[in-house]
Amino acid sequence: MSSIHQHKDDPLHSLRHSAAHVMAQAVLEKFPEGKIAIGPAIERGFYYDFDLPRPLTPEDLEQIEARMREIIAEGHGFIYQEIDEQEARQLFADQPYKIELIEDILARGTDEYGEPMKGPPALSIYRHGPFIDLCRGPHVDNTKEINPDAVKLLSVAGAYWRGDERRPMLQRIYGTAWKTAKELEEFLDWQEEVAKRDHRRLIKDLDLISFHEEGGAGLAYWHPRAGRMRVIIEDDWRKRHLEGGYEIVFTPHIGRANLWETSGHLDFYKDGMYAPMDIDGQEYYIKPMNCPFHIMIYKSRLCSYRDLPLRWAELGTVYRYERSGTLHGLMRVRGFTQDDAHIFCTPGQIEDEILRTLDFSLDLLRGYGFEQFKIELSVRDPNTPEKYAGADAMWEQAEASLVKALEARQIDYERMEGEAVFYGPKIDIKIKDALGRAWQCTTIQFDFNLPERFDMTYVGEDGREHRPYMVHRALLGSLERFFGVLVEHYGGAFPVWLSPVQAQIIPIADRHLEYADQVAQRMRAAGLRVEVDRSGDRMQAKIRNAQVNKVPYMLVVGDREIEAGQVNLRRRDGEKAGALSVDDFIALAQEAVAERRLL
RNA sequence: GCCCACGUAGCUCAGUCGGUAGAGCACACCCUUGGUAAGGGUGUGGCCAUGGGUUCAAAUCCCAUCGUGGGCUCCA
Repeated sequence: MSSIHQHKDDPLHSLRHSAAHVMAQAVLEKFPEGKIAIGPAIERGFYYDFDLPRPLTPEDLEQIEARMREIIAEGHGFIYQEIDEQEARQLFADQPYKIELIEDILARGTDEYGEPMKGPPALSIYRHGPFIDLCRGPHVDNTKEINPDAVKLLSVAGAYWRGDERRPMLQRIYGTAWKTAKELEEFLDWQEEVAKRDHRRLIKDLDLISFHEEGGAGLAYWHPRAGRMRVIIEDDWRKRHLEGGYEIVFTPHIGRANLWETSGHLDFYKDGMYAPMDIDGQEYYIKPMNCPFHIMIYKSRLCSYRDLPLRWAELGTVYRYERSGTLHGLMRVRGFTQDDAHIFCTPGQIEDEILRTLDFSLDLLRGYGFEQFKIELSVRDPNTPEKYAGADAMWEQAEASLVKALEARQIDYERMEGEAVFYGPKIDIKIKDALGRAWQCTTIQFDFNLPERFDMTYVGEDGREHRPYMVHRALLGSLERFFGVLVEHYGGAFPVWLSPVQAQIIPIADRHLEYADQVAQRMRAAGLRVEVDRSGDRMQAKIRNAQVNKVPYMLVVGDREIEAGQVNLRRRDGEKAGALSVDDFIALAQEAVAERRLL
């Protein structure tokens, strides 16, 4: 996970951090008995956590924001001062959270956000006007440098002290600050655009996917239109996997407890699994992962090195318990289908397989119009090698193969020290959408744990048994989440090849219906997804409806078109291409599909 | 799970101090037969999330549950 804390050298950082201090001052004036916790600058703003006698209301925020503008106008300088422990304890005697931070800084050399500090522990404060905060800075020189027209408080949320659910729940005020009012305006516009593209809104408006209170939280229902899209995505996925040297497998949704005992899931992942069901006196669990099943297939016969590599893929539907507060539309659900695969290979094949998987994944994702990626290489924490399964040599080889693949393709990546899971290093690929937001999709991870636990072997050239390498990978991640990302990326206006309805035929009057049906039939025979608007609406309303549904092509047919055997094309982007023959339209649409164009 | 907020017709929402409900869209029917983003009329539709409680009286107040949202946390 990338740090939400903004880089300290960003010029906006000190501005926002200073705004957080000003906000804290305003809050403490309103609630003199309030306790302050921490208040950093974040990616697009800042926040500060408080322990207050009562919940904050939107009106409180308005008042606090107004007071902030006054404080800014008062023009206080930010004054830095290093202090010793005794002074610190005295200054913050009635601020227990600050005292805890002071103790941590001195004891562990971590800063106020729990991150290790460079150099010897040192305590410093920043003071502006009457407000003093334990703080390393940096800050602007004077509150006047904060533009009062470019600051806005956004929301209040609960947040545990130090992110620990056993600690007190604090109130966090989020705000944003920019250099100019124009930048603030742009940020607010951006937020509005984000809201407009919210997949939770669009899957409802476009009749794609629903959730049901009666059916249970976090469980998605795919409607026919989304079903069409999913079939296209799955067919494309299968085709590419078969071309890419994968075999497709299918495995059960439930498995006996001993399977999950062997895999270690019941030891390490039980909280994520649903309660077992009793079948003939045996406990069965619904699967949270597909791996043990693929391993069962592997173990169903003796495997020779000549058989390797094996690449087995499955659109495997899994169910995981996610805490209620974490559910979020399609992005975080309790039941989802992974485009999962496991690669079993010899140590000598690892490099090839990793490179191949990386290429395969990027190619697949590019097919959906994603061009920008954020790639993370997660490796072990070198300080705690005992926390990891698998021999050092394997970790080193695995990591080398991942690095080599990334470098072979000259891909920029971020090395995440200590972010590897205990069973192996991994590469994660996040795709960047049209609004620049990164979404986790692909994960390619080594697994040094399961081959051991299941005692997987293959017979080598030497006639002896060897342990295969196992790589677990999901490229789209979960179909549910990927679908949600697609909806947000395109704002519901999908490229033609994905659009549930590619062309809407709009008869001007009822007497044109027969021709509309004929035309639709020809188009369907050519493989296009076409609907005829048979409502009693006027043409204008029919166009509007198609437009609102983001149908790529609208084909108006009336007397003139019937006469000429044509359709009159209007595109979703408002371009009126005019009349053309049915065959010409079919060719045009087929080309857009083949090239995966937007229109 | 936790803090805060919210849940009224299929959808988006209104509903004052407690006196058992409204609009627009959608849908149905009728009129309109049209030329590139909403033609007109009539009508159907609500156990006010669910279950308790307070009250003469609850959409409205209280409690619990379910669901949703903003976050925290988690996501081997």
